[in-house]
Amino acid sequence: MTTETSRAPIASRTAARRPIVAVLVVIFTVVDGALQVLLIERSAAPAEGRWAIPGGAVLHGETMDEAAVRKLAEETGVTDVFLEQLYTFGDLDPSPEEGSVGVAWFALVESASVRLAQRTAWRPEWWNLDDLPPLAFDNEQVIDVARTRLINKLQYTDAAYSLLPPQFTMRELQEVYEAILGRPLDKRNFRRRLLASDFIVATPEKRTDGRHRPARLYRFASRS
Amino acid sequence: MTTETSRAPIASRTAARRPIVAVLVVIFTVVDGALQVLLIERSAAPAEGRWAIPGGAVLHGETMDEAAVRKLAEETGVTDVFLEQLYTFGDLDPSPEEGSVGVAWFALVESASVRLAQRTAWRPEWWNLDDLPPLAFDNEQVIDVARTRLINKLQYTDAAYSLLPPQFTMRELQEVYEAILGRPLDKRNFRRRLLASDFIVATPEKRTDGRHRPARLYRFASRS
DNA sequence: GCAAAAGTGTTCGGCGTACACCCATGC
DNA sequence: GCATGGGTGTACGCCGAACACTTTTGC
Repeated sequence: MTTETSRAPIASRTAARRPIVAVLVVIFTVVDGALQVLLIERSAAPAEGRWAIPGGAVLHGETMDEAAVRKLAEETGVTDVFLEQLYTFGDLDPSPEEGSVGVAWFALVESASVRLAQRTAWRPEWWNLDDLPPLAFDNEQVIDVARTRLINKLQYTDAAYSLLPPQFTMRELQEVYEAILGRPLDKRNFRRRLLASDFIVATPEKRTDGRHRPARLYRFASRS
Repeated sequence: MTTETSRAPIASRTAARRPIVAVLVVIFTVVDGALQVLLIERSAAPAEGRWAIPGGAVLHGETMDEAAVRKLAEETGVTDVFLEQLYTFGDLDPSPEEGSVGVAWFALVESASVRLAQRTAWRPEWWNLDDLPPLAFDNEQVIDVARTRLINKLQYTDAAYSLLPPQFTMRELQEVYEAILGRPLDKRNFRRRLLASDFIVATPEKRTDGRHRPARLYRFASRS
């Protein structure tokens, strides 16, 4: 950053921390009406056997955004989804003498498009948000911030596009919203509000699946 | 962060960047109905002679929050004000070979309580937001993010408490809001909305200042 | 009494919420 | 024809926005 450092710009430099900078990616999906998060089982100390948010160091020649995109791709195989910076944690560190900074991001993925990395060590797995295993470090805190942000984002953005396939029914969309908000929504009000928002548009297509009236398919306007 | 790093946790560690982590503090105040930001004139390369957001390295034994509080106190003498993390920039760096990460914070201060650091080199000065000097690095971007966040915060929090003295008139409060939002507000609607919000409460006191009706003084409820 | 800022109420439109019935299809 | 989920309309309360006159003081 090389900005000034009050009285003694050079002197204070000697005391500057040179921590590892890591990115953490909180990856959410919605499956069967349940909000889930991707966690990795730690196969080595510290916190061996506990589960943690996927993350890793920012590499040389890489921006933080690129590191986040790479991490997401490594774990899920997906790119080009909702991914945005969340918060930077300075105190998640298991080894305080060295210092570390975790720049957390959060991502939304459609579960059908995900191919989880097939590892036995550092194994990734989806976990239901209201039934999490013991987490490493302060990862509960990070997930909590991410969840709050997600709920807010849903109110005024079309972030949900990233949780659904290109075409979907109103019911599927509503289930995603309900899973995230954690409460049931009124079908008529939901439909009216979403259509008025201009986030989604109707397609000419319908989908028949069962012995009942076929459902209109919609798509997100931003994904034309 | 010592989380896993995909296949080769140890190997990738060798390529990890060890950047300097700096905090930047975007310090806002409102003076005479104008939103201002505190900038520092750079007295050395890089970007000598340009103005920059106050900032500096996070020191050993210091959390990021503490570094932000310290920076704010060094420049303004104030503590115990609105201060919150904004965004982390990975690409503000003047020296890419070394790498640096800037964790930006933003603060709101009451101008009367500020005692600017008296330096001739790295001199701090208030600048009107719509009349900024040439800035170092990408500091315009940072200020822009901070301003947007401030506008949003104002809608649903009592953040303005930090821009006003303990007691103030409705007009003073409204001027702060107008300076930040950049547009005039209706006096009656403003009064009604703020009182309904429960952010502020009336005190028994009034202030007479001029040949007109004295104004009721209010205070923020959170600052009891 | 007059200049100057403080203080006060009502109307209207939009939006979120509550709520119940008909429609299209498969079997 | 009946079971199943898809699809639709109305009424109400709240909130933000627009808008003009009276009150209290100093001089």
